[in-house]
Amino acid sequence: MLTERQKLILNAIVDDYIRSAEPVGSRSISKRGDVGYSPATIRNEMADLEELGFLEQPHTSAGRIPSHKGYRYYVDHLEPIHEALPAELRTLRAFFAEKLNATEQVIQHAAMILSHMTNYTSILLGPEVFHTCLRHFQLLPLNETTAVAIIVTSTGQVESKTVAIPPGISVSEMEKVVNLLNSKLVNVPLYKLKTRLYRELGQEMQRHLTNFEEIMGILDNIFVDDETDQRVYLSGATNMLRQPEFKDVEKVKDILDLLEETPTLMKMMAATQNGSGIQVRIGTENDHEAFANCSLITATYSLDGTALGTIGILGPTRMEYARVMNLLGILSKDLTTMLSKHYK
Amino acid sequence: MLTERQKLILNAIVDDYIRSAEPVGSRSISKRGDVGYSPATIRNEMADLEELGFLEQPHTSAGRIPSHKGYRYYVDHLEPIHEALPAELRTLRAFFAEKLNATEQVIQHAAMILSHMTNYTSILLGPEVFHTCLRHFQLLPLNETTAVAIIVTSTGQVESKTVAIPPGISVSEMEKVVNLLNSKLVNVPLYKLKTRLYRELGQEMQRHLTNFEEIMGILDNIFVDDETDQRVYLSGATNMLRQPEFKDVEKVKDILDLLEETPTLMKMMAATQNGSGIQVRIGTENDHEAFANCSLITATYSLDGTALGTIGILGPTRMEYARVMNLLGILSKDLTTMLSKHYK
DNA sequence: CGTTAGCACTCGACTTCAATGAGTGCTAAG
DNA sequence: CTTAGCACTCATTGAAGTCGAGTGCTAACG
Repeated sequence: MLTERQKLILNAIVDDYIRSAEPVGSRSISKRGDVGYSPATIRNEMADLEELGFLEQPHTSAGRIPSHKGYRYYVDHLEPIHEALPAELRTLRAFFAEKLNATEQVIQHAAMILSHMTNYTSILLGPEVFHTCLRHFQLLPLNETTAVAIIVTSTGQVESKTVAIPPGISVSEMEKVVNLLNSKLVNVPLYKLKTRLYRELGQEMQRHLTNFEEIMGILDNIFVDDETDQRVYLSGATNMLRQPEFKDVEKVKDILDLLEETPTLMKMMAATQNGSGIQVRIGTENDHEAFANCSLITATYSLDGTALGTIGILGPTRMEYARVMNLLGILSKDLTTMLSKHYK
Repeated sequence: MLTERQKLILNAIVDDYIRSAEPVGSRSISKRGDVGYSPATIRNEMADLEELGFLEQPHTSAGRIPSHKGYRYYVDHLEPIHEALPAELRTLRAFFAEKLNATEQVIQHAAMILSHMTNYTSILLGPEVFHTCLRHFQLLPLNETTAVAIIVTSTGQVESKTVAIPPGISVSEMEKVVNLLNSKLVNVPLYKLKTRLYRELGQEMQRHLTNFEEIMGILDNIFVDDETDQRVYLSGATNMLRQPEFKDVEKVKDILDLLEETPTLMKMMAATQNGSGIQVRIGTENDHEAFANCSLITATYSLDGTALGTIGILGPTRMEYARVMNLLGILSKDLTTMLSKHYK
């Protein structure tokens, strides 16, 4: 579709623009070592590329900037880098060398590292509860009327919830329930817990328990699949302010607002989990008005072949695609291997 | 120190400035109903107030704005509002009517409500672990080499940590330890756990256990008082961008950067816990350069008389002090009563 | 003597205008 | 097909000028 020369020039323009954040002119392209043509020739090609929709002109006598289509082409034809820059690789690996505690902390830490390394905003969607199983269930009384329910998952995540205990339910009865659940529901995926509870345990429980209805009410409350089971970690949101395209407060406000809205963010990140590998969404490809001038690059990490979560980097459309994609690739692979090592 | 008329005028100026964010002139004060003097008279008083350090002039021919000293005077002489605006009160109370789950969620939710109602940034310092006790301790094996340690506190908070189990430690041995800890350490304040562990349990454990050293290493790891035990919840950080004084990105960047730095934030909030009641720190009274143009209003909430955490609202020095202080007062009281009701 | 009207003065904000220069499109020569 | 040359466009910059809000001072008023 594009001639070799056009590809070369388009590439040079995107590269330059990513670095400078300013419209790039024919002269500056010509001066770069890698394009050996005169400004005039380049101007002609630029005019063609604009007509084809790969470039845009902010105003008549300015240089060109890549359009969304231009970025898309650039990204799709990026030759993958296989060796990471040693320095970057070292930073990234050093992070894994640290003693790791809970999965949650590792992920939170990863988000921070990423945002620091890239100077963009990093978004991490935590371990996906839908693919994890119940490992252990417990109910600890706090006082006469309340108790803490604790759910430990196969990935080592711990979810807890305070519940009210209706009067008239004895401790021994509660123990019976807990034992029953632990013997029957361990290794059941979390999202199936509720159905299994009703279908398979309902009858048995009804036989053994006097306060069946009340207890089911409590359990129902505990196993409600609230969205907070998936967590979103955000880091470096203010890096957005460092980008010259957002020097005007008005332009960032909407973006930062959206970033504070956890549910939206989760939906956005979850949407990327269908595909595999590294995905790039440029400008309006993100279905949010506020992100029209942003690009989101995501990668998924997994455990035993099932997707666990998503790592994402949000930056201006003028993003260092090559570098970020490379970084994300490494990190997601490392996370995957690390998690699988950790959980046998 | 100040005459009645000076107080009246100072009050009017601060009020006006809070509303408009623009230097206020003598004419506009004169036109308000409550100050029945001509612009000239007010000008004279303003000149005096400036000499006394309560007002400032951005430049010769502009109106006056309050200085830090001016704000301080205004805040200190604010007559407390006792009845909240019905609408605000309703919003606030509606939040408590919702079914509450874990303490953590309530607090997080409170932060959100506050930032929405005020259009400022709210900062909440979560339940202070130093004043809470151990209620239950548990260790759940995940696989051969790792286990999850779970600490339930007297306030119903659940802290969990994944730890590595050195080979050669038997399950029965671990059970022995857990039982010992639960019988001896329940109701010990968290911050004393480690000392008690060494001083009082050391000998006994050494007698009963074969792998004493390894097990102490694990426990040491679990009871490490990492700062994350206290959590900071932030909401509406981007509200800062809504303030006209921060229309220039450069001015907000430092503030938002600081807000992302959890440890600093914790230190700042923790520092307010010495005093009681509602505290106001104006401009440079916060010990951070970045907050020179901000004010922080804080209140503490408690359980059984001991401070549990702190609620704070961060805004520009030109803040709606009266309203925010009132709101914080109500919320901290409500949180206190709610928590004490919840945990008997 | 406190209060107020009047007036000259100050100074930032905004407007206008011309100069500048980066970059383009087109044409014609190599 | 490539490139040099040139006229043209247009955002940006800075200087000059205007406008107006607000002040400080002085003098008059009750």
